[in-house]
Amino acid sequence: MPPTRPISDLTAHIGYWLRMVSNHISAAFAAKLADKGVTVAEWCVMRALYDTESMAPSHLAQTMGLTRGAITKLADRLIAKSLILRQANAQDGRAQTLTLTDMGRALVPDLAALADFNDAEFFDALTPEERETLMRLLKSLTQRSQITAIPIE
Amino acid sequence: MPPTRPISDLTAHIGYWLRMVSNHISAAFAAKLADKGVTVAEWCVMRALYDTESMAPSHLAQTMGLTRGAITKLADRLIAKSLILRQANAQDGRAQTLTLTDMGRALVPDLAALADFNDAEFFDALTPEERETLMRLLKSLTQRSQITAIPIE
DNA sequence: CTGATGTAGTTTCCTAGTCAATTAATGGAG
DNA sequence: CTCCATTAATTGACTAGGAAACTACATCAG
Repeated sequence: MPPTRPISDLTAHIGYWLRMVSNHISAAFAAKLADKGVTVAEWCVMRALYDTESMAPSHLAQTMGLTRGAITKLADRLIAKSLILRQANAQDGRAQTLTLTDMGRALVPDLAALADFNDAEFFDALTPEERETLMRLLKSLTQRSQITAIPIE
Repeated sequence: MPPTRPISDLTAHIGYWLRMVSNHISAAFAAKLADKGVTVAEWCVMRALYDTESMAPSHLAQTMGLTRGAITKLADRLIAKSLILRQANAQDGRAQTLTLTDMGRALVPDLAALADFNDAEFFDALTPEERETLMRLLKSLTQRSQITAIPIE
C-alpha cells in the first residue's frame, strides 16, 4: 500500500454536519408523510398549490428546482391519488394549470401539522436563542449564495 | 374552492433552510467531483477506505447509511473504474473486503482538496465565530438526535 | 400569410437508490 | 455429525429523479 498522506477529516467540514442533520430530519419527515401516503416532493407541490388558486407546471418546476419532466410525473402521481387536477389553459393551448382537489386541499393542514411537529421534534433540543441563531445563519448563507429552489429531498 | 385555513409557512421551519443550504452545497460538491468522474457516494467510500487497510461491504453499508444492495452496486462501479478492489476473505467464505487500488488511493487527496474548497467556498461567507457557532449547533443536534450515518446526498 | 424561433409539456432512456427474495457459508444446539 | 437459524453478499423488480429529444402551440419578422 502506498503511503497515506494525511488529509483533512470528513468531519472537519461544516457541510458534513449540515448534510447529516438535514438528511436525518428529511428522512423522519418522509416517514411521517408516508403514513399519509404522500412523498416529500408531493407535499411540496400541494403546499405550493394551497396558497394559489392554481399554478403552471413549469412555474412549479422552477420554484421546486426540478425539471419539467419530473413535474409531469409528479403531477401524474398526484392526479392518480385524486389530490390535484390538471386542466387545459383556455388562453394558451400549450399551457396547463394544476389545482388541488377538495380532497387534496383538505389534506394540506394535516400534512402541515406533521411538518410543524417534525421541525419541533428536532429543534426543541436547542434553546430558543440557539434556534434563532441557527435560522439566522442559514438564511444568511442562503442569501449570500443566491440559493432559490425550494428544497425537496 | 373550499376555504383555505391559514397554516404555517414553509419557511417558518428551520428544516426548510437546512435542506435548502445542504442541497445547494451538496450539488456544488457533486459538480466538482463529476469533473473527476466520481459521485459523492463513491467519494464517501473512497474516503472511508483511505483510513483503513480494507473494509467489509456490510460495515460500509452501516456507516454510510445505505443498504448492502446499494453497496454492492456502488462497489461494482468503483471496481469498473479501477478505483477499488473486491477480495475474498480467507477466514469467512461469505465475507469480502474492499480496498483502494493504488490509483484510487492516489486520487483521494485530490478529492479531499475539492471537499475542502467546496466547504470554504460557502462558509467563508460567515465570520469565524459564526462558523464555530454553526458547527457547534449542528454537532449538538447530531448528538441529541442519535444521528450516526455518514451523509451521502 | 408564412416560415423561423421559442415555449409548454411529455416521453424515452439512464442513473442510483430501496426492498425483498435468493444463494452460500457459518456456527451453535442437540 | 447434522440440522437450523443467522449472516454476507447479490439479484431483480421498482421508484424518483435528470438529460435530451420530441410534439404541439404561439409569436414575431418580413
